[in-house]
Amino acid sequence: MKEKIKVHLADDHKILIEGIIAVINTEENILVEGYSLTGKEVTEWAQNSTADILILDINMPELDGIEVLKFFKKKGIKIKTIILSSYDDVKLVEEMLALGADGYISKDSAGEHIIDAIKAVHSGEQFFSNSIKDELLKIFTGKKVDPKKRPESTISNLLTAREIEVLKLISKEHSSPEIAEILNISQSTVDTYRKNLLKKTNVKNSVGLAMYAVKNKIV
Amino acid sequence: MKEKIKVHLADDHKILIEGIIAVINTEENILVEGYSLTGKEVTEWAQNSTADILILDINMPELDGIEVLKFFKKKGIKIKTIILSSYDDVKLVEEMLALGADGYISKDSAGEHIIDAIKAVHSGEQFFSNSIKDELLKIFTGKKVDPKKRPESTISNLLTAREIEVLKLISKEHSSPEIAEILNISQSTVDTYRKNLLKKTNVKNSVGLAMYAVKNKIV
DNA sequence: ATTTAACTCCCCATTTATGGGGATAAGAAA
DNA sequence: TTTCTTATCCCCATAAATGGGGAGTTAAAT
Repeated sequence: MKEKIKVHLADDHKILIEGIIAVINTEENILVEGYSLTGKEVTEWAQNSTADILILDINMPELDGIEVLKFFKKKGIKIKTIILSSYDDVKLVEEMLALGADGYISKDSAGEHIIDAIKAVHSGEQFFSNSIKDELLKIFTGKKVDPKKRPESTISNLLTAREIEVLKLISKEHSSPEIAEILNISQSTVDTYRKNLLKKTNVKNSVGLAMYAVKNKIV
Repeated sequence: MKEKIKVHLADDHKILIEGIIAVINTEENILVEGYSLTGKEVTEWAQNSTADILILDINMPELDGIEVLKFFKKKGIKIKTIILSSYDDVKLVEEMLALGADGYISKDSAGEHIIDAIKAVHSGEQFFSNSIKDELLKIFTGKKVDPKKRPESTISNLLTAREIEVLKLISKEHSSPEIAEILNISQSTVDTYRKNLLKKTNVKNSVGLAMYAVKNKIV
């Protein structure tokens, strides 16, 4: 009998955690070594971990999955990571891969897929949900993206701190004059930020900015 | 030994379903009779069900939890229902209760809470997560709402079909001229809808409308 | 038959937002 | 040191959104 694969879970929903543990426990060769309920817990745990694989939810309050991966990269922490996501967002997949994730499974998939993913990633392969593969296929056949020169685009290195502040206020239904007063800057400046935000996020108008903020969990 | 409590699950995430099954299986007196992965499946199942309790996710594509409950009400189907939600939105709780839900638990809570909730609801009580109770307390102490005359305010009876169409297009970053062209009506008409939408939803601007649409799952 | 709700259109005026350009000071990075 | 980024501000012009008013048609409900 070989050593068991040691897995750590990170998700803010305890029910899901317990569920995954129950599912994984049906498999002899895999052991859930522990879990974290917030991004911060994950980073703390990671400093001193002996687990083989981390299963990481991207939707967590405060420090989300993206930030966690960025933290790993910065600190040079190397843990094989499988992303667990509730929606199949290809942009996210690309971002995750750029940040060093080894697999990406959707919460829609059956529990056995988690086990397959763990085994695959543990043996050095990458693993993706079928739904993700389909989405990727669409992109790569339609767009012909060169994966080597795919730009590393994270929200927080795309937008500056000030831009994010403005974006938040826009999403709270504030007008430019209002934002100017709140931030104690001139309206011209706010307008400049609006222009930059529109360019950087590639949306058409304020509504698009608000939606962008929602998608990227800025609000 | 008494009869087991028969439970049906409804959630679009299979992993969560399997997890809850695993958790519930630790309890002798409760049996998961089956599950549904979409709102439509739930309504079909409900027509011919012998289950005691339905555990219903509100976040489902197409037909969501709210719509499912509305369907039950319309058809006179009486199934004890526990709402399973990923965020503690009090407005939703109120709406759910008005629609006849018997319990409301957050996915943040531990698995044992599901079991507690099932037992409580089965014996005729209502059950709420602590986080929800806290939120409710805030509302009721701050606002002094009379639960009897709480108006039944559902989006779909607040906004007209045409207004919802316009709202959707606004949320997709379309301008009034564009919407006018898409719907084949004059821009004046679109502007009228915008005004009515702002009044009815009580938000400040288009961003507010988009956020309203997100919150109410119109987009 | 009369009321009501939904959908449609228009006028007016003001405020915001968008889009182009340029510019400066502070600080970090190369 | 020089370059780049960030944050700040301005001018100009046009497009879009907001806020007030009124008004006609159709279809459903009372």
